[in-house]
Formats: sequence, C-alpha cells, structure tokens
Amino acid sequence: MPVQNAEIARIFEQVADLLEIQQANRFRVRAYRTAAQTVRGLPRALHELVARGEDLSRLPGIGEDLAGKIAEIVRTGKLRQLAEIGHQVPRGLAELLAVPGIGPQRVRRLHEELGIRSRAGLLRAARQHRVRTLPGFGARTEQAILDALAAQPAGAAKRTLWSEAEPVARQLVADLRRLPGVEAVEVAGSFRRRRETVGDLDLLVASRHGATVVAHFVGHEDVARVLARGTTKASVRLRSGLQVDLRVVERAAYGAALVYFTGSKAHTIALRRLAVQRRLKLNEYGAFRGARRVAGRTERDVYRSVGLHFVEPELRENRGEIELARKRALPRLVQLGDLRGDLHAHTDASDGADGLQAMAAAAKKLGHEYLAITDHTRAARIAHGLDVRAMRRHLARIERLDRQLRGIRILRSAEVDILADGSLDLPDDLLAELDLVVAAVHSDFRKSRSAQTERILRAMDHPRLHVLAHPSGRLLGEREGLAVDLERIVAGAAERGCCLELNCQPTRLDLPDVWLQAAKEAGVKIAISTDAHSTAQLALLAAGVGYARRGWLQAEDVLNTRSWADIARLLRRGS
DNA sequence: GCCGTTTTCGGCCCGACTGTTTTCAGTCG
Repeated sequence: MPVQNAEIARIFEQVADLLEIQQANRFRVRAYRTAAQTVRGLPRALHELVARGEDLSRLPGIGEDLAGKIAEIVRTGKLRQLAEIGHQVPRGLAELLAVPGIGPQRVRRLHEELGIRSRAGLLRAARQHRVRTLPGFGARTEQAILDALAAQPAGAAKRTLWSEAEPVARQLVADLRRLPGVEAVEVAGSFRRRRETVGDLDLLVASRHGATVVAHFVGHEDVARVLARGTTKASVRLRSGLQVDLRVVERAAYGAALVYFTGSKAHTIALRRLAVQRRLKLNEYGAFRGARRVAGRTERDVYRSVGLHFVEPELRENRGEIELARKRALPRLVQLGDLRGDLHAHTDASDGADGLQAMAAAAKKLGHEYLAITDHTRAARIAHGLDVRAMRRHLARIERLDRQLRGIRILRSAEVDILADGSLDLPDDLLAELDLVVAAVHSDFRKSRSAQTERILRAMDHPRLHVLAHPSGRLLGEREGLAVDLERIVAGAAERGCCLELNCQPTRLDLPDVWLQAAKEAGVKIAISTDAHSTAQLALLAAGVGYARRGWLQAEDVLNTRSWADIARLLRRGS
C-alpha cells in the first residue's frame, strides 16, 4: 500500500521531537513541524505527486531537502535519518513530550541523568522519588508527572467532539457575560475555527478587572481542578475532563487577542511575519509601531494593519487564506440561511426514531423547502433496511404525504447500500422511480485501498447515483476512514457529474475539510445533509454548515442551496 | 531547514505562568 500523507507527517513530527530533545537548532525543528502540518493538510496524495515527478519544493515550508525526504519515504516507507537519530536518542523519548509540563529540555535531562527512556521508566522514577533529586525538578513537579501519567494512561490526549464542547462553551460564556465589568466574551481557539474536535476551550474576556474575572472563573461549580491562575489568565479542568483556558484583556486589545487566541498557530505566525515586514510588532495586545498601538480593538483593524482583508475564523489554517486576503479574493462562505432543505434523513421505517409525518412536520417548521426521506435498503440489516416490496410501500406512503402537505416537498429517496462488488442494493427500475438516490458503503470495510476505491467508483458509474454519502467512512474517536483513495473519488465524482455529501452527524463530518476544498476545486457539488435519525437531529444542519466553511465552500458549491427544481435539473446527468 | 517589496545569508512570533530559582529557564499556547 502506498505511503499516506499522514504517515509522512508523523515521521516528520517524530524527527522534530527527537531533534528538539537533542537541542538542535529550534528553527530547524520548526521546519519539520511546519512541513508535517503542510503534508497533513494537503488534499493530494504525496505518493502520486512523487510518481508524477512533480516539484514538491514548491509546497509551502518544503524545500529541496524535505522534498527529497518525502520522496525517500514514499519510495522506501521510511526515513534513514530517523533511524540514525534513533541510535543517538531512544525513540521512546518522543512520547514523553506528550506528558504535560515535560518539554524537550526536561526529557533530555531525565534521560541523561536518570536513564529514563519511556513512560514506564518515568513512572518508576517518579514513584521512587528520584525525579525530585534533579536540579530544576522538585517535589511538586514530580507529583505533577505522576498525576499526568495517571490521567492519560495510554498515549494520545483525547480530543472532544465539537458538538460536545458546544453546550459547555455556551454555558461558560453566558456565565461570564453576567459578570459586572465584563465587556465582551467569546470562545476562540479551534472551537471558533470549527474544527471537528477540540483539545480544549479557549475563552477570551474583555474587562479591566482581570483578577475578579479569573477568581469567578476558577470558582465555577463545574471546575474540578485549577491548573494555573494569574491575574489575566487561568486554566482549569472541568469535571467532564475538558480543559478550559481563560484570558482577560482590556477592550482596546480585544480584537488582537481574539486573532491570537483563535489561531491557528500557523496562521498567527504568518500574520506576525507580515507584521515584521511592515516594521510592526504583533502580539495579543495589538499591532505596535514602536510603543504606539496602531490596531487592536477589532479583528478587522488588526488584519488591516498587516495589509489583509478580514479572514473568517474557519479559514485560518494557513492553507492559502493569507495570500487571498492580501488580494481581497477570499470566498464568501456559505451560511445556514443559504440552505433550502435537507437531502438525507431517516424515519422509523428503517433505523430512525420518528415517523414519516413527524419528520416532515419538523423539517417544515425549520423552514425547509424540501426533505429527502432516505431510509436504508435491505443489505443494511442492522439498520432494518427495507427490501424491495417494503421500499415500494414506503415510497407510496411518502408520495401520499407529499401530496397532502403544502409548503414543503417530501422527496422519495433512499440511502442505498453499495454492495461489495460496487452494485447498488435496489433494482434499476426502482432506482429510476426515486427522486433522489443517496448511496453509501456500510459493509466490507476491510477491502484493500484500491479494491475499496474501485468498488465506490463502480457504484458511481451508475447514472442514478446522485449523492455519495459519508464518503470517507470515518467515525471520529472510533475509527479512521475506510481505506479509500479520496483523491480518485473526488476526480471520479467530477467526471461523472456525481455529488458528494458532507454528513452533519457530529461523529462523521464527512467529507473531511481538506477534501471538501478539493471537491470544490474539482467542481463537485456538495450536499450538506444531516443524516437525521430523529426530528431533533434535523437541526444538525447548522453544525454542518460551520464545518463546510472550513472546506472553503460557498453557496454555489452546495447542492441544497438550490431549489428542488434546480437540483432535479442538475442531477439529470448524462442525459 | 526554509526563505526573500530589506536579504541567496542571516534572519526566523511573542508573552504569561509555574516552580524552583534569588533572577530565570522551561513550558505552553
């Protein structure tokens, strides 16, 4: 199997970690981290670019050296340099960096002076009180290490789904807004950028009474532990395990602070670089020329000060938005109000919780012009998929309801299983009767990458397949996506005039953002669909639109910003 | 290791908090 971008990024991260422990030049370390980020966010498979002989050094943050290393990893599956560093520094030391409070310097000293080379070794040393004997370490540091190792026993720090963080964020914001002397409150960080998961919540407050705000914040009833507190910032862990960071600045710095705390890190570093070019200093308090603050109150002011148009938070990933902001050529991103209906929803005829009428009524109440009822087909047995006879009866019921209702179109549709061989789980005559055919893979996840890709492309060959649902098959926090070549799926959809779905379920958000952007560039239309399994879930459209903005989507890129008549015309492919 | 409306060499973002220090290094975001 060809080497994936994520694997290349992981190797670069590991090189950066080990170099940092070796006290290598910190800018050299940063170069590896920047490259890892570029590689991870790239909507093209590097192994393909290498195969085509394309010049990788044109990618941002990739020079001649790293381009060569990427080619080496693609060819051999590994990087000689990493093995060589591994002879000098145990590879296990990299995982120690994940322990909060332990950075490269401390890892190096733990290794050199106590012979520690793994998490297990660190745990032993801390328990035997050997850590506190090192200069610069003390009893409190040792205890903090023990706490941290107990809190995250195995490896990766877990991230929280955006949708789970959202009610917590809303409540904390409301609580802080009630506080006297608080002029503004906002959630910044990856939450504001609408990443699918968040590592923590970053709250920003405008107030002249930092200490009071901090005191109120750390005293909140949901706070389980105060990790740090000062007069302008604090960090806490909530009972739910979610970490929340608070920062208080004066109103005149609020915009600059918002830019800074919204990130991403790569985006703000790029901004500061622009500021330096203009002989400005940019920090969380403003843009300064000498001692004079020239911007800071609003985000717009700050962007203007470095010569840029305002950049929407969802775009702030240093994936080309800076260049377009300079040219004032950023896309006008899709908004919830642009959407006219929902093209993927289930009823209790298959695995939904609510009945057909209830779903239709709820969609009408949301102001939808149309709702596609897409119950499962026979092969999806655990989802109570309908066989042909049951499906025909179901479609007849939908048709009757549609005739009765005014003000909303209820579409006769189905979420048709893509079978192992790429054929569709309904006969052609029945597919031809449907208003809309949504199709998806729900089985045979273990196929090889090429076989899985061929299977889906074969399904898309069917002229009645309109929308490929949750194309990557990922379940956030549960499983990676299918082994599937999304670059070929996007290209295949473009060739066939087939649409791809952005599934709004909180654990899916599928297609992933970089592929939404790739699909947009290829001219593929995206259906933003809730895949609702209850009336309440029809509201997930809002979260889906937020995520769609991360994929740079504009209203015209989205299928369901159109009237049903326009969609029907668009879907008549190849005829 | 990357990169160029200062530069192909010499820069590379910036500040708060903690713990263990008597003035600051390390870590984090």
